[in-house]
Amino acid sequence: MELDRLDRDIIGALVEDARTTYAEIGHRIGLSASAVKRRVDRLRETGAITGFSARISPQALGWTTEAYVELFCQGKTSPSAIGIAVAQHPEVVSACTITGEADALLHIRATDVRHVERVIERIAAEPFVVRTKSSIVLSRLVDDAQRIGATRRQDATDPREHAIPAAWPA
Amino acid sequence: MELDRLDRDIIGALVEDARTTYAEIGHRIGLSASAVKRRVDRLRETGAITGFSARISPQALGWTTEAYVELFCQGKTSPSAIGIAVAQHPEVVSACTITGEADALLHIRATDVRHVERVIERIAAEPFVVRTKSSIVLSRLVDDAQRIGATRRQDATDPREHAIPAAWPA
DNA sequence: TATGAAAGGGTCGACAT
DNA sequence: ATGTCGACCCTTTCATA
Repeated sequence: MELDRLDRDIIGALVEDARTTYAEIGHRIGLSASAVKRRVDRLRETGAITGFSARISPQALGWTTEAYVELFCQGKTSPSAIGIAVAQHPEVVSACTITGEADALLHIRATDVRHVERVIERIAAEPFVVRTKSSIVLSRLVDDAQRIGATRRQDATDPREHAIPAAWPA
Repeated sequence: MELDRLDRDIIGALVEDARTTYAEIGHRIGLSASAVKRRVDRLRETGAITGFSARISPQALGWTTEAYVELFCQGKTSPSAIGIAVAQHPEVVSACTITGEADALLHIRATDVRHVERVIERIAAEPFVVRTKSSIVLSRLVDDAQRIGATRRQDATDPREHAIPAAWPA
């Protein structure tokens, strides 16, 4: 699919504040509210926008501890098997298979270090897990959710280096 | 601060869909729209809710490649110095200092592998960086943004193991 | 702190360009 | 694909219990 400048501006506005009215966005970019709504509907249908969500502060809700856990699995463990297993645990907020020595990398959020320990124990108990290697997060420097606004490199000339680039051939 | 069941239900509803109307939320939990709005305003003031954002699909926008990069820094490099440096790069969506051999772990999103390479080169050029160790993501198994709805362990008895727990003494 | 009423504004569909 | 219009619903504020 093809994204023009208007689409990217609309996405940028909604990423910054998902409750911005269509009228307000339209006013900024020179479109009517209806036209903006139509584009947003299309962006949702095509999957560019997957939904709208409140940004919450895990710390304010008691989730003060995070860790990254490398998973070393048995030879013939499939990625989907790992995914199904780790997705059982709500503390696992992110997981992927990676290149390198480890097979997978998990990002865990928990209420305290003991909670982290319990979750790692549970995951290590999965039959396909050979061993784990954990790193506790000491201090967060950059947070996905807080990156709102840092959407564009000032000095980028290559359109691929924009945070919300036009669609690019895969 | 103290969160009661109503607050947690409101947060849950807004995390699932940030554009849910106050009237709709109130209908679900047995409160008037006005009462819900007051609670949301309070949750924003206290920092539990930091804002509302559109969930976007990086892939649909051309960001098809991600990597994790471990940073090994010179002896006396402060966390904030690392943070300031890596935050310059919009491709760095997440960064933190961690326990273990490496000093920091970065999560990078880019449009392709060559783009990842360029970003790592730029970061490695920072004076305090001694060396880097990168892992390219092969397949994503669990995504923060997609975890919406997996907010609660079915079998959890400990209130700390709920995704949106009541406030817990630090 | 919750509710209810009134005013203002947004959304969303239909129709025309 | 965009703009205009109109009905309906929501938000917001204020007064009240």
